[in-house]
Amino acid sequence: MATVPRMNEQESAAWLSLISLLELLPAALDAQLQRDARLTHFEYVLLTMLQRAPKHVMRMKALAAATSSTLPRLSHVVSRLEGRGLVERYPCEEDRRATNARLTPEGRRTVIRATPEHIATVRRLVIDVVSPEQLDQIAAIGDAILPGLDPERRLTRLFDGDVAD
Amino acid sequence: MATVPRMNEQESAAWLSLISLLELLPAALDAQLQRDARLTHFEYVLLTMLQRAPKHVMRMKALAAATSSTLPRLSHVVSRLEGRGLVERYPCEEDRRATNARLTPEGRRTVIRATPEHIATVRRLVIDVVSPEQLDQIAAIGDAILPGLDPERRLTRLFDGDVAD
DNA sequence: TGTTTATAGTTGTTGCGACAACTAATGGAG
DNA sequence: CTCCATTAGTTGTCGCAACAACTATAAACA
Repeated sequence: MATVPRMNEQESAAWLSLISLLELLPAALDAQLQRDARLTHFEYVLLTMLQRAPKHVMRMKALAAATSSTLPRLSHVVSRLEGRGLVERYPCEEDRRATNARLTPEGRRTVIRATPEHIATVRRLVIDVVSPEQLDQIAAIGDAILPGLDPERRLTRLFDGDVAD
Repeated sequence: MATVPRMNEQESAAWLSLISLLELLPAALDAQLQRDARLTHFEYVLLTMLQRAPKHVMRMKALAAATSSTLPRLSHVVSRLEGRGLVERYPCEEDRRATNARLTPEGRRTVIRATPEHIATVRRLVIDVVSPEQLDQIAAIGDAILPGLDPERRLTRLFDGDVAD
């Protein structure tokens, strides 16, 4: 490996900001959702994806892609949500290897009830404290970094309509 | 609670970028450090803080602040690192409630050996894929968001010289 | 000085995520 | 048609983080 130059002031400042955000923001989001809806942030995103999908159904595979997670992780999380009656699983007709995950009415109520307070938190912690220009900058920075983190391009096709059933 | 307006396109795009980064970047950093040095990102940051401190010693309290963590978490992590011979603990003389954590020579070797590959990864994943202007933007965005996440201002005084012993 | 309150740290329990191993069904290649 | 590789998903184990409960020392106060 060739020698890697140390970071300069500008780079260090940016990197420190970024890892601090990485450490603190997820904790803040999880804390609010846990308190108000007994959900992790990941569970909230998962339920939201199902809520937006046609008929509130997605294949596990598509749901894993949409939430940028692995199938093992998703399977465990869905098992827990199923135990709480928020999601139900049933085998997919067209491909009998596949499983569909569907939001139950109770699950819909949960996500609908949790959303306002969550959005308020996101606004309070992030959106309201940065300028509109900075919002665009965040999106652009994400567009620059994410492709390199996401070799299989899972997140990037979130809304390209790969739905199940 | 007053009604919270839904997010517009601009806000959603920024928010999606941000939570995607929050999900994927830590995993990528942990994976590299785990593979090359059997360290979590948190452990690497911790060792680096000790490495930079005078005499490679800090009080647990100061180390918790510097790594933006809680004392319980830190205590567990230091216990593990101590078991691997990378850190040692000893009671603080001036305040017998306190404990000092000191980097061992082996710990110093570990962090020194891990750093080049880690910096290379940070460059490859983040620094090299954004523009210099975007680096400044990241720092500015962090400055805007972090104070609201960090009520006790732990991170912000990382280098204000609150060292131990 | 004796009592209370605050500070510093450790430990135990619980829950989630990562990884590996496994089952089951599909799609090709011969 | 059969065999094999691939795909979809589940399950078990292990490691780490969060939270609560606890100990011990120091500081505040009366």
